[in-house]
Amino acid sequence: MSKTAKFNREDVIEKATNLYWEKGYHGTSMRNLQTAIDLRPGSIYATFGSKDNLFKEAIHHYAAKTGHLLQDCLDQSATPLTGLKLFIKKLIVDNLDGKPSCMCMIVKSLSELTESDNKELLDEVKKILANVETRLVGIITEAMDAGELDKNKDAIELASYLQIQIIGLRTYARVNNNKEMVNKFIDDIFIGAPFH
Amino acid sequence: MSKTAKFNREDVIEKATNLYWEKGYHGTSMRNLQTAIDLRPGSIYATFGSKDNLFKEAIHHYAAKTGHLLQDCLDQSATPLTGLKLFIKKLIVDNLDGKPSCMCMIVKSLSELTESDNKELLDEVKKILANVETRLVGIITEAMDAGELDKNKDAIELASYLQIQIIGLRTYARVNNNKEMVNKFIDDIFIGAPFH
DNA sequence: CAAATATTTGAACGATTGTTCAAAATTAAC
DNA sequence: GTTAATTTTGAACAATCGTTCAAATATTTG
Repeated sequence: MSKTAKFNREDVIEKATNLYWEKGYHGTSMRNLQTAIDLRPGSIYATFGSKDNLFKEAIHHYAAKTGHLLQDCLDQSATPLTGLKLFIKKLIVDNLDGKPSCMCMIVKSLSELTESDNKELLDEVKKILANVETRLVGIITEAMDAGELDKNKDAIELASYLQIQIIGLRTYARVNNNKEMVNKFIDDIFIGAPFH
Repeated sequence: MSKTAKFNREDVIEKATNLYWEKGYHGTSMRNLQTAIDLRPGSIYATFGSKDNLFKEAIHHYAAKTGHLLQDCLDQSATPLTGLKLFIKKLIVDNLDGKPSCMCMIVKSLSELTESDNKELLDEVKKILANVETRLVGIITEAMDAGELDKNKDAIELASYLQIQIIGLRTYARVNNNKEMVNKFIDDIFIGAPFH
């Protein structure tokens, strides 16, 4: 009765995500995207509607992928905290080379989007970061219940602390791309002031 | 014999810096700058040459200003480490509201510029960050010589650690703008793992 | 005031931006 | 193989991009 789309939606989003991740929202033009995902404007706009909406799908794809990595690390670890540490090492060390950026795509977006010019996308980014925090609080609470962590600690404060460390490390790695150094600082995170 | 320029060069750079700081390099158009600094394109190009060069002057202006804040904090403090801590508090807490961004302009630039599209500006940004690290190493070494810090510590590692904390905190503050929390984390920095 | 030397102005340039849409091509069902 | 439905194509749109430059304006000096 009709024609079916030739391209794979997931593949397209993955490629778009990688380009946005590398160049950022403003640094990526629709023509950059067209060549990267090998689709003509008509197909892109019929499928995704606008540059903004494609970006929105991209950051959610990125967030979901990172969420799955976290879950995998937790599943294959004996305790919540060891799973968390494994996640951070995989997240940072494995992203030092070969990826669109060693920096977090959500943080890059938080950095370049403004309240005045990109309110909708910025709110989306903040929502994602809030979800990350909620997820971290959950894991930390599990660690407390499992006796892995002092129950008198403030779970929200520890989650904030973890986010600050991950953001700082991944950003600093862009200028000092050193596996050894990164690994050392990750080990230090769980010995640091808020944790002990 | 001739006409002298009506505008003040420093004022113009200050205004351009604030706009670039808020919107980023790609997010700021020359027309945005024209209205912000109230100059016509001819005057801007006669004075600064290009958008890229104006941005270069802006990040150097920002870096110099921040460097002066650091020096002021050191001058009015009894020891290197207390001066450093005062600097970090002023840098972060005083920038939470009313400024173009609570984030570091150099970090924002590091985040949005790419090797492929903005190599020259990116190199300039990296140079500035290298200078910051050198400055921090110097202060840390002074603290060691003054007996304020264990001489067996690695000054470079501590400088990296400080940069990671400052970057992480200022970035996280964009999503959780909380003076109390920020102050608490700054106090923790100097009790943290690498320092003790 | 006149002459010389700047600066200031803003219209305009070609290139690129995000986006649209009619025509061409393709597929599935009968 | 024809029909009906959908996708793919790419030329083209108005808007905006960074930038140029000749004309108008202003200031300083003699």
